[in-house]
Amino acid sequence: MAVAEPESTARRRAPRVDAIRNREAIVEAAAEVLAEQGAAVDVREIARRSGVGMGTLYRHFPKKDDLVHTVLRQDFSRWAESARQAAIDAEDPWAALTDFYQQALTGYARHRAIMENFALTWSVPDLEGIRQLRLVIEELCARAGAAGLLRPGVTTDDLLLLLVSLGHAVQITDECRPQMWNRLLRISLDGLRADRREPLPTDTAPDSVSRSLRQ
Amino acid sequence: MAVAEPESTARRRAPRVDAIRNREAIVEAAAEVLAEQGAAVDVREIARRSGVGMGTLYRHFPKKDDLVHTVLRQDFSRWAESARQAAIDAEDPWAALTDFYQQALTGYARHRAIMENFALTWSVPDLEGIRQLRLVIEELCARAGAAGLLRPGVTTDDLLLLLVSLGHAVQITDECRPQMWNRLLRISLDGLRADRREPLPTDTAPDSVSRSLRQ
Amino acid sequence: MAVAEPESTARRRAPRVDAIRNREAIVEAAAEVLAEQGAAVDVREIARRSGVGMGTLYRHFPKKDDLVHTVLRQDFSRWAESARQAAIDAEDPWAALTDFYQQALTGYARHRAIMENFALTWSVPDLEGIRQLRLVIEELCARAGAAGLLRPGVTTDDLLLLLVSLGHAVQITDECRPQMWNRLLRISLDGLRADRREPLPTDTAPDSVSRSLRQ
Amino acid sequence: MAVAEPESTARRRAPRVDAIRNREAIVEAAAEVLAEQGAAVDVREIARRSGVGMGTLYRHFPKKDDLVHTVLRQDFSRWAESARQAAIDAEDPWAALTDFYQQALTGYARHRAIMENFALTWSVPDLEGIRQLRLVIEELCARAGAAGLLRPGVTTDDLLLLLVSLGHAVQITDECRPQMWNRLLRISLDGLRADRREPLPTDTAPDSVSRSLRQ
DNA sequence: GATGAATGAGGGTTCATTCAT
DNA sequence: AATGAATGAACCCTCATTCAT
Repeated sequence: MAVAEPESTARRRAPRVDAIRNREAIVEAAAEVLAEQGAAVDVREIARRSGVGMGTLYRHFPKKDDLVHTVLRQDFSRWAESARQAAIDAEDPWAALTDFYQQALTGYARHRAIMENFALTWSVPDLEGIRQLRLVIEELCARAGAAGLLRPGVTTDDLLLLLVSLGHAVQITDECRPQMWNRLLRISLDGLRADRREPLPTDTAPDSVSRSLRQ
Repeated sequence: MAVAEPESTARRRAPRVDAIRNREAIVEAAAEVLAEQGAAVDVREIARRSGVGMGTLYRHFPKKDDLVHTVLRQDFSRWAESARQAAIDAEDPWAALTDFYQQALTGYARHRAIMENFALTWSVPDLEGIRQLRLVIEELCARAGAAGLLRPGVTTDDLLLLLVSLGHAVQITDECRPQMWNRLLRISLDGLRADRREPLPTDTAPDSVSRSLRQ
Repeated sequence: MAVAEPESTARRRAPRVDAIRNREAIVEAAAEVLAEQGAAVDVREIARRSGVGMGTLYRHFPKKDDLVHTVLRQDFSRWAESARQAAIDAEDPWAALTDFYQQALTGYARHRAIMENFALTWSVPDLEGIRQLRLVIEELCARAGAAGLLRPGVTTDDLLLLLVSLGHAVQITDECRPQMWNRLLRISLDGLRADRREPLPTDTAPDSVSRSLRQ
Repeated sequence: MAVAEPESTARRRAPRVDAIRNREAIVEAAAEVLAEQGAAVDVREIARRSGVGMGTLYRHFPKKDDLVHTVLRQDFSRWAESARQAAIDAEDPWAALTDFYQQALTGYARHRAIMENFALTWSVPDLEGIRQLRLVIEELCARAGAAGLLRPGVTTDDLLLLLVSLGHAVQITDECRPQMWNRLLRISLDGLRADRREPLPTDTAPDSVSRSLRQ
């Protein structure tokens, strides 16, 4: 079983070369289309772009959802990884945070299906692949907090929601007004800095928040 | 039918009373449904709720889009007005700004079709009814700027984009985590205050922004 | 409410004339097709034969199953009624039984969907419309039993199963060998007569039955 | 490849061992699946259970029908043989008949594809493998007839149709009401006995039969 | 003018059969 | 020869829009 079997292995792999290529073509085409048009695309469009028949597509992904989830998991992962890398490369905790957002918003925020799905984070329990991204943010939050750079009271959830929120801003402006969202990012990050600002209230009761909003 | 109708004007008014009533019923029902479910709703659902037949609906609004736009114009107007009122009632320019956002995000941010449409502000030229909202923001921006409360360089577009961005946050969190968005609002508004913060760069070139992001 | 409203009634009925005609055309075409080809038919075929579009068909019957069940209910009813009538018209209890089978097997046994569905009587609890047929048989069974004509021990279930069984025989032979099934019917009915034959065992244990089979 | 192969015959035999094994595996798996689910099964299911690829399956049986027919021929044969054996083992001609039905209905009547196909006996000319079964019945018919035990006028076709008919009864009841069909068998066989009953009419004209049905 | 029935172009999915490896 | 991936026609169903009454 554990013995190498050059021939049988080759025999089994041979047909798969094409299959793998097709599967990849499908996922790639799907990622493209999903990024452009969101999850509502016609499956036939994906098949067309990937150059395979419907049957092939459905052989690899028995339900449209399977394909969509596969793409989302992959793209969320890549997204999380690229953003995480940007954070790691940064010199200090604050730069890590800013670079994280910068990268996260530059790379994938125009991916429609990603954003559609991301938006469900709060209403659907265990969403595809968001965990990874959340972990990255958690770490950033901890690091910046420990360094005393982050405004007290700011939570991972706040940072996550800020990401979704800005991601949406990117999505709707980047095509016509590239980088316009960067100004919003700047503003928000400034609001997040510790400085001499008072901490955010721990609760979110309308009264306390709205009172404090006016300072 | 073939009879002469001297008082045609008077005669025509009578049926119009019904027509107007119908039109209003349609718009009202549509507003309700569009708020709940977004623009993807089945036209039948609108007809059902308004109590008119499909034919009537399509007589008043030859395309689904016509109805949607009509509703959006109306609801954007109401939205703008309610937010504007909150701003007017405020004591000072900064309170006007915060109250504006508070009201704007409380009142209509859960209106799905509004938000869907609002998102198109930057990619579609002259969107239904957004103008009014923009005017309100423009005024707020001017007032707060004149009072030296607003961070220099902040534009109406920034405030508008912030509104869309936070509106999205409201939409995706308010049901499961009510008021969570209020924290994000607080953060963003803090980032907008003049204080001792340096002005936002006037351009949005990636370099200058990203350089300045790290301060 | 209970007041007659000639005008409004007419107004409301007017459009329905066509709808009813269509609905009937659909049901009629469906009955025809289902009789010919069974429940596996393409919905498009039914739409085509009834001369309506897919949408119309689905307006009247939101699921294919709804249409199928409607047809089955109707045809089972008609079947039960025609067979029951034949039984009523008969002179004596035994003639009632024979005429019932004669009519039942002549009228609907070639209806493929009916037979497909009928076959499910024992595996599916409360099948469409079979109840009526069962009631008729129950009555026949009681009458013939009371008259001492029916072999003791014969149950309604026996008679029902005989009907399904012979119905199948009709279905598979009537086209090529019309009336061949009639011989089988004769044989079975003779086996059901009281005469001087011993009663059927009440249980169905293989042993007792198979022992008695050899007498 | 281009090398001469003098012992081509010998060389060809080697691979055939596998081929034969495969063919057998396919037929066996097909028989199993066809018995369980009828001829409508997905070909993939057969390939899966037989452990061969689709290509292999289709090499041996170019059309699904080819495989189905092969299986049916085989299973009809086995069926005929098992029933024939039961008949042979019986002591007297009548026991032979009853044991034949008992065995035939016990052994294969739950084989869905067999029954589906059996049903076509009368509408399709020279059906797979039914001949053998027919021969068995012919013999039984002759033997019982010669012994004066079979009601005069009963034909091989009658007995065959009775078998299909009861086979159907078995199929639809045996799972939920095991042996219920045995009662029907008893009834039918009683109807077949000579006793002092009048002969079956030789023709099947509705009139003569239905007249005689009421006696 | 109002009504709601009719239309039919898609959208997701399955499966007998073919074909490259 | 064997493998199993690829194909695409056909299936059930939805919904924006039109049309007869």
